[in-house]
Amino acid sequence: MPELPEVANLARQMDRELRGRRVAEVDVVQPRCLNVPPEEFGRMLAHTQVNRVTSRGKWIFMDLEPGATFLLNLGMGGEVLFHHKDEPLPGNRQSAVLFEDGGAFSQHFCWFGYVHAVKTVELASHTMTAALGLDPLDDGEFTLNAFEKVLVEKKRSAIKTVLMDQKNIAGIGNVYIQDILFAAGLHPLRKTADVTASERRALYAAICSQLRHALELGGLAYEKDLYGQPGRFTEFLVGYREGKPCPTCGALVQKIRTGSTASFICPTCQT
Amino acid sequence: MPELPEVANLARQMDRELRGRRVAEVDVVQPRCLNVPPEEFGRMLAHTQVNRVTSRGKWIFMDLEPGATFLLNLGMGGEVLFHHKDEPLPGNRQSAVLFEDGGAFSQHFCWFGYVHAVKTVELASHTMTAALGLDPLDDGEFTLNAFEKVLVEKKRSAIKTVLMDQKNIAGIGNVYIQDILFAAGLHPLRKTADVTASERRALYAAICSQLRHALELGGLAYEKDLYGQPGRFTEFLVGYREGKPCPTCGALVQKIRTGSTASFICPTCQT
DNA sequence: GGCATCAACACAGA
DNA sequence: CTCTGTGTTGATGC
Repeated sequence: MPELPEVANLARQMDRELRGRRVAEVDVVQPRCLNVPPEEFGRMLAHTQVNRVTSRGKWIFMDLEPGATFLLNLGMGGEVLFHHKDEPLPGNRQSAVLFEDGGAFSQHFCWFGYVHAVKTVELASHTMTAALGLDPLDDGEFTLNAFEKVLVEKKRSAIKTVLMDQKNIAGIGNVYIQDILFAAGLHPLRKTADVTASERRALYAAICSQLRHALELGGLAYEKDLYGQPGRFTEFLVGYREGKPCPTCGALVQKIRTGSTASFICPTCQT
Repeated sequence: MPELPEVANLARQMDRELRGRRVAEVDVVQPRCLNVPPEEFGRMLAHTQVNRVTSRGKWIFMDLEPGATFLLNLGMGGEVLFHHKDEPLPGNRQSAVLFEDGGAFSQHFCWFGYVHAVKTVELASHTMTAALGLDPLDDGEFTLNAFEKVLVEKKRSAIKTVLMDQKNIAGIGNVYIQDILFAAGLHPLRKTADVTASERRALYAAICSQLRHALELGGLAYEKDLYGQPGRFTEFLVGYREGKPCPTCGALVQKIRTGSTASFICPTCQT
């Protein structure tokens, strides 16, 4: 379940590793995760060259010359691995992209992911990525002002729902949301309209710092990067620490159901 | 708040009283309840002749030759009154239809109603009436079979919600629903999927008998018919009898909130 | 309390 | 615990 830090880290590694390489062919093992038939998918990508690799939220964008974009969403428990020339590809892959120089990368997910190809001129009509909300890593876009505007628009919903909706802010999933809400002192079911101005600022700061901190550490320790190496982010404040003491007050962390997702909260610090 | 019995009674009286009369002109006092501009409304109805007047659910249909249909929904607290030649029209009317022979009828509602005119060939595209569900007065249409089919389709909703949705069954409002549910022994919030076969039959019978009985009595005592006469239906079983004894077990009737509507129930007989 | 519209939520499916 | 589509509920306005 990679979220923004893992995905952004992968995209940066892919950008460094793959930029300039030419695609020889694509190897599609499971066509159902594509947006077009496998033949068309192959035609769109074959003999293109990697211009750059970026990310937005949980999506990776590989811009290819001339005029194609490769889009990747790792769904739950997905990974991308780089392979040097002559290294075997993992057998559990859904697909792989092979380069003319012999390098390759494969992608795999346990559950539901997307491997899409679109003409770059039609990127704006790719609904799954076109509707993505603010990018917390983009200082120019994710300002306190823009963030507060989202909160006003969605004031009727619970704050956790708002933050996890990719159309509002792109990249927060059920892992990082836990400590973000804790750091801001907010209960996940707090009505967004009832979040005070100082809480909004604390929340904004928590989103920025939590995600950036995890990105600096290369993401979660139980996720792998492009080279199969685990991240170094290990210490949650309350996330997935049911029954352990709150780092602030010592009360025991509770696991509760919030709508259809689970939340880990400190019952005294988060209201 | 006229529901099916009052509306059906009005339509029958209008059919007897107005059939064959020719419209001289329409008098629109409040244009906002029309579906077209007043001028067009007048043009569509002027010089037409009443063919027949019918009803479906809470809507009255006046079929006019050649090719127009006058549609009336009394909303909440509405009424239709007939006026003989030279009688004054009530000052609180939203509109009136004047006949060439000097007769007229006026309509009035306290809150939101609809006075629409459509070409009869376009009646099927009048969305508010085209989507109406089963007519409980139509034996050929409102069969036990058709009723149970609705309950299966809407099994996820509370039974009261299903019965009051005009798209399922046309004509039941928050007045008659009370005794219908009581007669079937059903709590308004019972999930439709959990209504047993014998309860479904009891409910079907309750709908038919309650509405027909009220219609035979000319509707509710606090509603007026085409001639300003009140109906003779006075005795609710539990409806609007908060704090009074249940006619079956003597327990006190409770008024509860069910979603956004109020319900009157016997706490022991309705489960 | 009538009806339409929209937003929010729940659930199933891929 | 990802993302979409469907259906149901709730708030609002006429």
